[in-house]
Amino acid sequence: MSTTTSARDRLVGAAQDLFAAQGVGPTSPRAVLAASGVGQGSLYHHFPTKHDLAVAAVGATVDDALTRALRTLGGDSPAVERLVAYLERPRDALAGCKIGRLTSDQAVMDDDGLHDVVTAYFVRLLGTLTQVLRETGLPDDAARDRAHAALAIIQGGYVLARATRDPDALAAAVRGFVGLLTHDLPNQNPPTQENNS
Amino acid sequence: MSTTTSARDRLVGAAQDLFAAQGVGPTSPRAVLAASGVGQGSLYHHFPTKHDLAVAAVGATVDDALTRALRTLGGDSPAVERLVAYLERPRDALAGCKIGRLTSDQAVMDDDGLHDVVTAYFVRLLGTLTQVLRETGLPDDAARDRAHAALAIIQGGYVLARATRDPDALAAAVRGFVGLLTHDLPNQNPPTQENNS
DNA sequence: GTCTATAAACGGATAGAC
DNA sequence: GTCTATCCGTTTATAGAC
Repeated sequence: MSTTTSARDRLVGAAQDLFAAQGVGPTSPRAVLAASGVGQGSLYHHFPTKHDLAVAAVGATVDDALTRALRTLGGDSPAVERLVAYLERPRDALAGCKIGRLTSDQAVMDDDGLHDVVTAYFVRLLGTLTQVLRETGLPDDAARDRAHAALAIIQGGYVLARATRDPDALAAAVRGFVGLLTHDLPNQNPPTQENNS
Repeated sequence: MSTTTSARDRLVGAAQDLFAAQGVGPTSPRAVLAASGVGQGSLYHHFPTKHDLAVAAVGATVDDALTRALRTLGGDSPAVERLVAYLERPRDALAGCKIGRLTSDQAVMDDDGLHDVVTAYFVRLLGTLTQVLRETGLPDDAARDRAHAALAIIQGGYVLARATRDPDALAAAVRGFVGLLTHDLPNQNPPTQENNS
């Protein structure tokens, strides 16, 4: 933890912000330069091509997101509670998922190295969700399908929110899904009182 | 219905194909020209700006998709059957939703006219799904939430399929959701008799 | 390691002949 | 209405001084 941030770190941070706001393809190295405040040559010293910068920035974003998700999905509370906590976590719906959005980013999908980083994020998350759902007593196949459904609710909720410009669209999708989920598994401690994020 | 296709129609068709394959932003007017086979001047005669071409092409794609969706969701069969038929319709998962993908397309989101076309598609679809779910006897709010969940499953399933490069990821999400849905409503055609759209 | 200056290609759009 | 030729800004990347 140095107080002075290296040119490299500032470049990665600026790239993360710009990628989140407008995607990888539409973000030019020049824009990253301007946002980071470093000089032209420094960028190409640390990251010879845009690909190299993108891998570093997307990788950092994936690490952050995965860390937070696994923390929510781990812990001692009942499996269904952890799943619902993950689903109901506060999210900036209108901004979209920083990582899910990259599946429509041609610059990412056309770059195997970048695509692999995105793939790893979702594979890991689906595996963890499947584990959590197996704890509820579901057979393997059903747990896997339901894990896909849960993650699709989040990703699709983001799409609906952005499409309709309605931040509540994601929350509505989650409510609809959690309603089915908890009605399907009515045995926990139903109307829970401790409902923080 | 002329056998010869007008330059305008060929331009719109080529734009629809390219937009579906790589998005609006990354598709240059020059690429549309090349794919359509018409000359430079013809494009700018019919569509003075890229915006004009995009509105025409995205509008045509939305019309097509809406027509097919409403046909599946209409009809005489029980509401739940129509909903499941919509969810399970064959889809090219790895290609992504031609319209949903546009919510990550900066060129679309930054263009109010284009964004409105995308918004209209989802608002219309959500409204229709809500109607169908109301036929199952659900109260208004619950029907609306469940409609959001259903559409999020499709849109999120596309995202998962593209992210993991697994065409079955969309199908898995649908299976997981339909499993919850049909278990929640084991009584197929109980309350309503007058179930038109 | 960091900077300024510049190159080569592509983007969107226009001019004007036919 | 359709065509060819061209303009100008931006993008990605390189060169070479400090």
